[in-house]
Amino acid sequence: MIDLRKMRDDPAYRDGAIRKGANAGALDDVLDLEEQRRAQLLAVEGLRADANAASKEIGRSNTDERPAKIEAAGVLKADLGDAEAVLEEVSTKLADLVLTIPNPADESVPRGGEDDYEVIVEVGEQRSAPPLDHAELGEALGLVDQARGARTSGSRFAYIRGGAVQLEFALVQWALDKLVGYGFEPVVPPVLVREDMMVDAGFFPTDRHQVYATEEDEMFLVGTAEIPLAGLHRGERLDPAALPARYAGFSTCFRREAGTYGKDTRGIFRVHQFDKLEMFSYTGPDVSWDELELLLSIEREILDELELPYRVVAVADGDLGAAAAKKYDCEVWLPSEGCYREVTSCSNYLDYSARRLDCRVRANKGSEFVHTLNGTAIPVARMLYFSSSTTSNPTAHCRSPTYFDPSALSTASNSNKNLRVVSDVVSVSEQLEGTPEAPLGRRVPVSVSEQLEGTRRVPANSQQLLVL
RNA sequence: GGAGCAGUGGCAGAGCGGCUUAAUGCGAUGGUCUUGAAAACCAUUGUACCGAAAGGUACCGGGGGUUCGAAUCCCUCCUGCUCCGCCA
Repeated sequence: MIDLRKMRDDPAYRDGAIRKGANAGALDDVLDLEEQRRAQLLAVEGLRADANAASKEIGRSNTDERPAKIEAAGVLKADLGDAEAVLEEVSTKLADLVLTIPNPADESVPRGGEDDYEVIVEVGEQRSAPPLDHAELGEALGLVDQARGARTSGSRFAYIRGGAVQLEFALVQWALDKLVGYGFEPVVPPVLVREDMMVDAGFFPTDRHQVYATEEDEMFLVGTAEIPLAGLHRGERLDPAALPARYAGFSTCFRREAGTYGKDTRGIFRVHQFDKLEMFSYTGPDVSWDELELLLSIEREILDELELPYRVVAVADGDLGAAAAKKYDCEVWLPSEGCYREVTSCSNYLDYSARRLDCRVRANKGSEFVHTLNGTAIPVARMLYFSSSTTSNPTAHCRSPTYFDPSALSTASNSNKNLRVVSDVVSVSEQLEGTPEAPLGRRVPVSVSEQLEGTRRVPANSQQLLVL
């Protein structure tokens, strides 16, 4: 929700809203309605003061004086009722209109549409397409079972299986440890929320069509942990010493993906259900821009350590969501498509969301709205997708980051069978890269490469070693 | 799923439809006293909105209603607790 006072007084704020697509007429209507509302509020409160005084007077008077006074008070009450009705009408009109006004873009945000992003930095090598893409490999090796997923739940659902699951948990655990080191509190939030939570988090009514609803209970499945994390301090007044409050929320995310028919249908790039580790920060109003840079630096650190080639772009004003004043996208180079695709992003909402959530921080005099920010740490499905798609080695279709050092994992828990499987996943790719001491990884038997032969081109030397 | 009870300020806890701008206690803040502290005593003690200010309005879980007047009565929703049933 925008700041009406600022909208009236600060031309840059107003320009920012127009850059986000608000039309000038609507802004004028808002200011006009707000003017009307204030005038009417003054009238109503005056009448109410009179009515209160009259009632109090009745309480003080003798029984025989009362009937006349009660009648007089009844007249005041009628006037008050009329004035209140007008106020109510103006207020709802204003409230409805205000909710449609997006958060103004920050002045540093590039102008333009989807393609007018500004590239901030580019890291790593843009490799050429691998012989097999992620979907084929995942399916052939039994890591991603789309066919059975579809049979169970329909398109865009998959069973994630075997080593991919263990890689998921390893990724999440690794990233979670990192976030804890940055002062984030781990949270597993509710993923089924009430309608008012959806509204207050800013997802309803605009994105209602993207959300799964339950039939019996009027509950909604969240598309991101951002929603319940925004609810964590809803209606609260926070102690300044508690800020910044940082949360690392791990949750399953559900998205209807309405309007994306035929888009990204291969593999698990775009699915109805995936797990995600999400960062969410509440900060004081003066430090939120620093916090945005912190979130970005953490996202970059994750991509760096996963050794994924990526770039960071500042999203243009025309492509920002309604709530973001500024947003960075991190996009990983996807060899099979020959382009960058979004993997994580982070946004500063300033006080836009906090205003609707009524989340404030105590200040010297009274209180002020906090700022909220969010950023993706690990979108599991896409991380698996990219990790299995970025190798240059024709035989190593899928690689795991060197971070997941197999020896470290196996010493950490030698007896843990699950971890050992993950370490197998890693060690093969290391061996292919010529790491001399690396233990031998799991060899995928020839029968698998024969299966692959039927589906698509197979590298000449695939007989030697197909790797996960 | 069935039956019952409850929700009041930072916390605890009173509150008959009208001298409730919510008693009292604890806590917190300031002061007196003291070399310093404790104790005692005195005073202060919320938030939001409108307004230049004076002042006004709203807030006793949320929403609606009855009434000249609601923390108090009615409806509804939410939350918590107790008992019964069912399931792990």
